[in-house]
Amino acid sequence: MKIYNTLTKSKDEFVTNEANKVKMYACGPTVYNYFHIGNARPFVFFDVVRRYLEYKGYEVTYVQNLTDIDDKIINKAIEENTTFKAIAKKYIAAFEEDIEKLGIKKPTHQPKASEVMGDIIKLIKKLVDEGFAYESQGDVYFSVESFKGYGKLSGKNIDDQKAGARVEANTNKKHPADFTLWKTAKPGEPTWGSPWGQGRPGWHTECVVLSQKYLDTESFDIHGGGVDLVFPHHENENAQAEVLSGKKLANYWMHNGFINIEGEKMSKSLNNFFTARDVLKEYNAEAIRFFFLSKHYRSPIDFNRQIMQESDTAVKNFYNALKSVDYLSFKDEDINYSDADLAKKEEFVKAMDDDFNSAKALAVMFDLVKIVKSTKEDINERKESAKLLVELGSVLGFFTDIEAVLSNDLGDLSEKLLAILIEVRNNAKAEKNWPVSDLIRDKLLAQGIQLLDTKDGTKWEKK
RNA sequence: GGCGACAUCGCCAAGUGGUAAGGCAGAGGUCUGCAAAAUCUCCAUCCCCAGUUCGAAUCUGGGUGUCGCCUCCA
Repeated sequence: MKIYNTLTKSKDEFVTNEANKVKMYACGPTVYNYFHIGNARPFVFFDVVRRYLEYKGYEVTYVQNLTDIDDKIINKAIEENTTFKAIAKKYIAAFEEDIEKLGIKKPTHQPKASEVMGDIIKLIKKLVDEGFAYESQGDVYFSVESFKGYGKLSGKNIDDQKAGARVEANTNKKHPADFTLWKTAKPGEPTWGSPWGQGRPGWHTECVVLSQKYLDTESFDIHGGGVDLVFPHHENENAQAEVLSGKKLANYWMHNGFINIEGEKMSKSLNNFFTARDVLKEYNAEAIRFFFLSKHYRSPIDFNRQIMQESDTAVKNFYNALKSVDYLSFKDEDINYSDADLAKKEEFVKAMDDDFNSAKALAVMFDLVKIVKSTKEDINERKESAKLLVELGSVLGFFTDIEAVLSNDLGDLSEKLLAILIEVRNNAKAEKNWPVSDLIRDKLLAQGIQLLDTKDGTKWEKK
C-alpha cells in the first residue's frame, strides 16, 4: 500500500519497521474546551487508518496524547476562576464522551503530558548537554542551527523567510526560529522544578517523549495530525528527536486537510465555530463519519447543512439495504463470498491501499448496496453482499452499533399493541375507511413508527 | 514576500494518456386508495489559452480563480 508522506512529498510504498507491526502516533487535543468539528476530522480519520491497518493484519499500537499543560488551559482556568487541573479534568472527560459517541476506538495508549514531566525535563536536559539547546534567562531554547535538517518536513528554509509580519521581539534567542523548550515560571502558573528553575515545558517536547515512550522506540512508523501542525509543531518534534537519535522520529508523516464552514475558515471571530458535541446533537455519528470519508483526507472539505443532510441520507441507505434482507437474522451465519463479491472486496482494498482513498471505497460500498437492495438478485447473493457490506463498512468505522439500529425491539407489550393497531387499520382499509387508516398511520409515524404496506402484509420499522 | 495545495454535472466526489465511477438532489414510467419501499429509464466532455500525442480531465507552458502554512489553530 502507498501512503502520502509529507516528508518526501510523494506517495511512498508503506514499509513498517517491524514486520506486521505498525506503531503510530497522532496529536491529540489540548483540553481547554470541547473539541470542534475540525478537530474531529483527524480523530475520525486516524481511527480509520488504524482500523484499516488492523484489517490488513497489522498489529497496531496507536498512541494519542492529551495536552493538559498549556497556555490556553491556564487562561481558561483564570477565566473560570478555577485550577488548570480542574479544567483539564473536565475537558478530558468531555473529550472521552464525544469520542465515544463518534464511534472512535480508544487508542492503545492515551497519556497526558503531565504524566511524563520527568521524562520531558530529561529530554530537554539532554538537548542542552549535547549542545542542541541553550538556556537564556531561565528559558530554554532549541537551536535550529544545530540541526542541518531543520525545515525538511515543512519545506521551509529558516534563513529564507521574510522577516515576517510578526517581528520576533524575543532577543534572548540566538536565531529567530529557535523555539521554546522550557519557559520560566510566571506568577500564578503551574510549575515544575527543573535544572533551570521553576517553570513548565513548551508544547513541542511532550509529543516526542510520549510517542517514543509509549511506542517504545526512537523511530516509529506513522505520525499524524492536521496540516497546520506540519510547521512548527511536527518540524520541531522531529528536530528534537533526530538530533539525539540520528533517526527520523517517524518514517511516514500524514496530515489531514482543514474543514471550512460554508466556504470560510472556521474561526471564533466569524462565529462559525461548531463543536463536535453540538453537531452530534443534530446528526448521528455515522453521518459525520460519512461526511469526512466522502472526500480524500488531504483535501479541504466544506461543512454545511446540505452536505450533512446528504451524508445522513447516504448512511440511511446502508441501513435500508441491510433491512431489506433482514441482516440480523443471518449475521452470525458463515457465508462464503461469491467471486463478484471478492472482486468488490479487492476494489475496496485497492482504493484504501492508495493513500486511503475513502471516497472510492465508499463507492464500492454503494455498489454492494445496489446488489443487496435489488429484489431481482438471488436472495443468497444479496445476503452475501450484505455481509460484505458490513465487513467493509466496519473497516471504515460504520455499523458499530448495528444491532441497536436495525433491531425493531420495542419490548413485548409495545409490539403487541402495535400489532393490534395494525389490525384495526387493516380493517379500516378493508372498508376503505381512509381517514381512520391514515390517522393511525400518521400518528404512529409521529411516534417514530413507519408503516409499510407491502405485498406480504403491513410491516413497520423504527424511523 | 517565501513555501504549498486545489479547480470534474445543481451539490459532494472518483479518475494519474485511451475516450467521464459513485452519492445527494431532479425528471419520467411501473407498482400503489394515498404514502413509503421497490424497480426501470434519463441527467457533464472535465476553469481559460497554447503545446506534446494517433489519442488528454489526465503530460508541458502560460493565464484566471480559490485556499492553506510562514503567529504553540486539527
